[in-house]
Amino acid sequence: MANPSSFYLTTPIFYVNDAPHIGHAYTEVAADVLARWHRQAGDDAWFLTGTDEHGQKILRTATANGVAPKEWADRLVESAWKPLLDTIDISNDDFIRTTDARHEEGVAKFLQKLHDDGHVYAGEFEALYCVGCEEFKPKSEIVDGTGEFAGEKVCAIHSKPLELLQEKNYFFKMSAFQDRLLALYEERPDFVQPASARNEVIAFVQQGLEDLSISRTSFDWGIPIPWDSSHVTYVWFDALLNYVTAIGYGQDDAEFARRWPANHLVGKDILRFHAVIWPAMLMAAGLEVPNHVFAHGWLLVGGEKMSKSKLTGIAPNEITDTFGSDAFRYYFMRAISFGHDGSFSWEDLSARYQAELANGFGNLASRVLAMNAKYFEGRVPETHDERPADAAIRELAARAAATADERISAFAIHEAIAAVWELVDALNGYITEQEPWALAKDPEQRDRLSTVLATATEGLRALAVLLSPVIPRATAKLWTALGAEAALGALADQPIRDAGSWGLLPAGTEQGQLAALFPRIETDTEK
RNA sequence: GGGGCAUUAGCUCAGUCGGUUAGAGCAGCGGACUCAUAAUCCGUCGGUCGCGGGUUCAAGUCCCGCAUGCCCUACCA
Repeated sequence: MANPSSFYLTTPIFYVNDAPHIGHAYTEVAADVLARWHRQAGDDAWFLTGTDEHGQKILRTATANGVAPKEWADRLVESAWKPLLDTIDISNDDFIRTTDARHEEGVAKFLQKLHDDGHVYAGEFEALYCVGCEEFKPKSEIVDGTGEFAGEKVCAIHSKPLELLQEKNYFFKMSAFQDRLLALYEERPDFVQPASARNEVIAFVQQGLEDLSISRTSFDWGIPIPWDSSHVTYVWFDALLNYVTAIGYGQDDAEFARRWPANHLVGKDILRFHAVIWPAMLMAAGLEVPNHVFAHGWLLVGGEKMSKSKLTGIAPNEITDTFGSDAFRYYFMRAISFGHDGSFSWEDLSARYQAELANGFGNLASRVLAMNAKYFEGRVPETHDERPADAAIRELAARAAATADERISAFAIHEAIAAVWELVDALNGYITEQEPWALAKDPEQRDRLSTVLATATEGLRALAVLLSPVIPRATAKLWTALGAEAALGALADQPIRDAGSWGLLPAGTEQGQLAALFPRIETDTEK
């Protein structure tokens, strides 16, 4: 059993041949927010991401570019994928590549165990083969022929008839796990989330599972089957195992015991691999199944799933260059109900940036720090008698922190942010109602002025901590300007479950200047 | 063919176990205020809950049918 406070989170590994777009970045940001939150909550968090580098397509593009497949993958990892993580400030603890020795060795051990325990057998794989493509075609690339080939199945690329060929393959007896999988979904309703995803998975498994072909002989860019080196491992079987090989499966039992089982964040398109095949593999190997498999939705652009071919694919740096990484992170986490599809538009991004980040949060920080500077020589004011309006802010902060923590644990990132944002809005309202600028004109009201600004400052301190997993750059700047860095230590070390406690930032703490956290962006942002 | 999800205000979305007058943000309109990034705050306008049936004292919510869109149906976040 893993340590009860262990929180091991994974993303799908990037297929290196893809071009990074905001969909990849979306998954990473969601995982990163969860990981940062759990880290600051004191959990034993571990956040893994990486790349999937085997398979025929990669071999082919590498060959076309005149390099060995490993060299091709190296290039893409360094030029595309690691830079993507930097662009959006991803704080992953590890980065696994399916070409890492630790992975290849772990896959071999896992396969050997399944083979030794009788879960694998040699069989005949029969499928439609395209001579033009020189490969077996998945159903998605098979279409009905027209004209002279009417009535036949043809290749979607070559429009030529396919041949029914057989290949010797090794098979995993996945069908044997059908009942155990159904029992799992029944006993642990939150194993697959959200509920819509669970429904699909259950319906699929109830239709009956086939055994899974797990080896190929038609190309050699993959992990050799340990007992038969003429076969390489099927790429999905290989790829899924990254989640265990990265934490010491078969190599470091203590580390593995500390981390496993995982929480998997996946796109809904690859839900089946994670919610059906993967738990079946783990059951066969005698390992625990994951804690949760959470499927998020798609980003829709103009009502359609984005894609390169429809020219709706957007590179993350197109957004971050103008709005910054914090705005990217905030926008996708706040505007989209996590687990559902969500619409992206430049207009909506721009509007939320302006209304919520610049006018809401950024301006709140500016006005409070400006008044502390103006009326209290740039120091945190003292709290005197607390009035109901002040108590309401203090209570809201505690409630927002508790709600957000609970919502994060349920993967409802958007709801967690909404709960915290209530404090942003309440503080803006509080300041307007209390009119500290009017209090400042009356020396008799000095204590009241001090209390109001102390309350607002403490609210900013709570916001900086609660929002740091989402907008780490802006909150770090605010943290420094508040003087909290010197008084309380690094922002990333602040316990997030105590963020709603009150009076943490000592009166008298010296504060600094704060440049606009989210500067206004002039109007040519519409694209 | 089989299956999942969605359809609620101009836009993006909430709406729990069926229960009072269907909510929020943005946009629009009117006002207040000046500490602040022309910002903030208050008020206000705005809905045939996709369509048609049914169950019920009561339906956005449950059931049946239909329409439209997205997705899965064994290698794209």
